[in-house]
Amino acid sequence: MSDHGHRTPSEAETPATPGRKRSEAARLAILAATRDLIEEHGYEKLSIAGIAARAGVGKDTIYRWWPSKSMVVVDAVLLEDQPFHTAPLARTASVDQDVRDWVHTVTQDYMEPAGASRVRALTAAASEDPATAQMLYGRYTQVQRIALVDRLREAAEAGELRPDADFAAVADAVLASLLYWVTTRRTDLQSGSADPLLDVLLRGLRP
Amino acid sequence: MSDHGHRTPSEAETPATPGRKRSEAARLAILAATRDLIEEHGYEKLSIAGIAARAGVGKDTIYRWWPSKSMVVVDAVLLEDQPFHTAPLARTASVDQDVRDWVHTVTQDYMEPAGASRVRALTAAASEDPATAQMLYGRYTQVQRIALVDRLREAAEAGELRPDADFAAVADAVLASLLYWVTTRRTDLQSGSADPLLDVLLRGLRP
Amino acid sequence: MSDHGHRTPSEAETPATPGRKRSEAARLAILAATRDLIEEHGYEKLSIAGIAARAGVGKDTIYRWWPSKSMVVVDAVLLEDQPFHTAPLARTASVDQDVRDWVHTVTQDYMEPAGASRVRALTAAASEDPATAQMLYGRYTQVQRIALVDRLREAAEAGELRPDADFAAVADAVLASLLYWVTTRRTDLQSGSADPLLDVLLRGLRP
Amino acid sequence: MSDHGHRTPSEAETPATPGRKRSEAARLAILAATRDLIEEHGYEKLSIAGIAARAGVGKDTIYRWWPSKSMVVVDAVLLEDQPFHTAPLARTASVDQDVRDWVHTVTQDYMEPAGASRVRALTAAASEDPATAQMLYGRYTQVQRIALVDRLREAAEAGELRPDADFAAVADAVLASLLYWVTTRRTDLQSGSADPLLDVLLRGLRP
DNA sequence: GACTAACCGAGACGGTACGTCTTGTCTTGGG
DNA sequence: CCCAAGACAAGACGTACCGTCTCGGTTAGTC
Repeated sequence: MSDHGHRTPSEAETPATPGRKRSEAARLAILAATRDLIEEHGYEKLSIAGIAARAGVGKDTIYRWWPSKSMVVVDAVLLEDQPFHTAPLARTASVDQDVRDWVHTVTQDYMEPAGASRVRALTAAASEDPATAQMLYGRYTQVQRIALVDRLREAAEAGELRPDADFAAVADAVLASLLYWVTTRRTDLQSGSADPLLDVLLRGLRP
Repeated sequence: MSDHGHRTPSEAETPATPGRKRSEAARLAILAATRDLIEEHGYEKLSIAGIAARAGVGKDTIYRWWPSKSMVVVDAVLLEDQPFHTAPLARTASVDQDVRDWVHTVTQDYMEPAGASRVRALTAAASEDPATAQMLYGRYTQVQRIALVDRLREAAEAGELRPDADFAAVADAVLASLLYWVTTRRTDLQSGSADPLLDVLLRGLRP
Repeated sequence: MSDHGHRTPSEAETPATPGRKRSEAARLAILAATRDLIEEHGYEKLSIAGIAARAGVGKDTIYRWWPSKSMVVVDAVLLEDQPFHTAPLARTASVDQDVRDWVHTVTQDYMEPAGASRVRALTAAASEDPATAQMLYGRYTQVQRIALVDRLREAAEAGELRPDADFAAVADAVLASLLYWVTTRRTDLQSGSADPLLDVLLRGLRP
Repeated sequence: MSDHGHRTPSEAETPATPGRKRSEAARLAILAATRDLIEEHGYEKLSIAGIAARAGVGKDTIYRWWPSKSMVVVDAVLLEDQPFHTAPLARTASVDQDVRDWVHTVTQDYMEPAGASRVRALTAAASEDPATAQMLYGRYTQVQRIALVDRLREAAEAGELRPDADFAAVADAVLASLLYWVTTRRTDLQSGSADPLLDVLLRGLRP
């Protein structure tokens, strides 16, 4: 929805700012160029100079609004329309089915080449500096984690699952497994790849 | 035990190789310098030129034997005496206890600063190119995975666990969770951090 | 007077050139550093990296504006205030005396250590690639050659010299002899060293 | 006839030299490879490593017998069967004709591509270090100079030329002009190119 | 309607690291 | 002792980016 920038926008209290406004066209061109270059050549060959050239933009316009290449990548990937599935889980009668359905959807995101290269780009960006990692996990992974934990906790309250289990650890295990499979380039990833793990976890969560 | 090099020596059949032999001293100096620099400044600031200078070695001597910086890092970390715990699990009466003990040991590896920075270096190296990832997961993660899977499978054969569970998926979930916690710099990692997850998994594996 | 660069600026018609202007300070620092290093260590030990370090300049700034080390040297030497004597010959009554005086001056340029090392640097640079040689002989040797030929031709028109002689060949013989003596490091060069040759040549030119 | 080497061979008095004798095959292969590479790629792209590879010889075998690349080049060029014309001048009745004929022959050496590239290689080698220059001019240029000077002096003794002229300066002027034309890559060099200069010089030498 | 500040494109700047090449030395094993 | 092979330390090569810094030129407000 909103990118962050390192110039604190301070939202609604700017008293009087003369001067030209930030160019929305430039911002969008930069993010689009970044996405294109990631898909074409991968994160490792990405350079600020390359993004600027592709976007038809000066390098300073990037440096003015983002503190590092990895932050540009975070914005570029996460500000896409539907980069990854972050919706809450369904609430049908069966927690088992809701969890499986949701994990299938997330897995499918990671299966298609574009999704996989996006995940790998984010992983590489996060491994470059802690600040990016913080930003990334706060804005994406954490959202998924909470979606999953919330549904499990609801089920526990409804008596479907043991109430004393550590749902956060379970959610981490599921999401970490998917990330692990994608980053190690396991090629046989399918929408049901996490099912055997879910079998064990859900059985272990039963009262 | 043995590093790989990209010049395949074709093992035992080279009849007569003229020329000066590879300098063991140089090889060790390079690996030691790499380890030192990773601990001092992190993987991101590592450079071939820096390694060469620190090791008192020409750059060509590195390029002659390793195809990329990431491969040097893999060798440097994994050829240490005891970089990480890769021993098989104990075989006491209780599979639960054996698994917990082993995971505690691995977790402790990742807890100390040196271990954490090694893991992060390996992760960053692996995310740079697929070949390194292949090498890394073949020589390290795979070893741990097999150690864990073997113990679980034995327990299943002994009737302690359900025989139809996917032990590989379970092992991946444990190891991936640890990696995830380390790379996201979760600071509160403790030797028992994986216990809540193990509770659920082991309960789910019971017959 | 003006250095050349390999980016043809197309002189006076560039309508609008965006971007930061070329730094005159950097240009001068590079040329000064080049001159200093030639005098200190000779042309053979000259390196682009060394010039850049001495001038406090990035290597790219050199590569951006000059195509090769030898071209830098040509500019560095020839853009000095008074690198060598290139003025026209005097026009007194006696062509003999005018030629002798002028040759004495040129010889003196080559006698002092700085002049000799400059000549040797130019010679070495010219022997490295044809383009540099072309540039060098067009901008320096040719100027001297014309100065000498012009005076001889005037004398011929005044009836002092045979009109059918090849003055260019005579000028070449004088200048080539001087270059030859300098580059072969004949140590006994004196301002009158060319006089015996001039005796023969001028006598041969008389009507 | 004999190359020089930097290990003084001390000729006939070696009391008892154990060990393998110097390989004549290696020496010839090195010189031939050097000549080939000069003709193919020019002096500037010549490297010791390249010569060794082409000659099927170890680099040390070159370093053991020659102190520098330029010395190898001097030997390689000058030890050819007929690299350049160094014979004495003819002694017919006319010194004019003898000089012209001899200069024509020398000029023709320099006209053919192989000869020109040899001259340029020698010039470049000589400009690299004084020792090579010394060696080169002692073994080649000096020979030609003396040949020319001797014929002129004989003519002076026979009363054909002024006895008080500086024949050495005249010889230098002729040879230096030729070198100058070749190294500046004057393309229109012909066997009679020096004739206009000789006209003036010989007229100036007449009693 | 001019001022004026901030933004924009372009691109030069001082640097750092890259991966390759060459130099001259050293080591190995065979002749 | 010589030789072919080739590893070694050193360091220059020319390229690619980094993040910073001018340049004009272009928008917006505010006087």
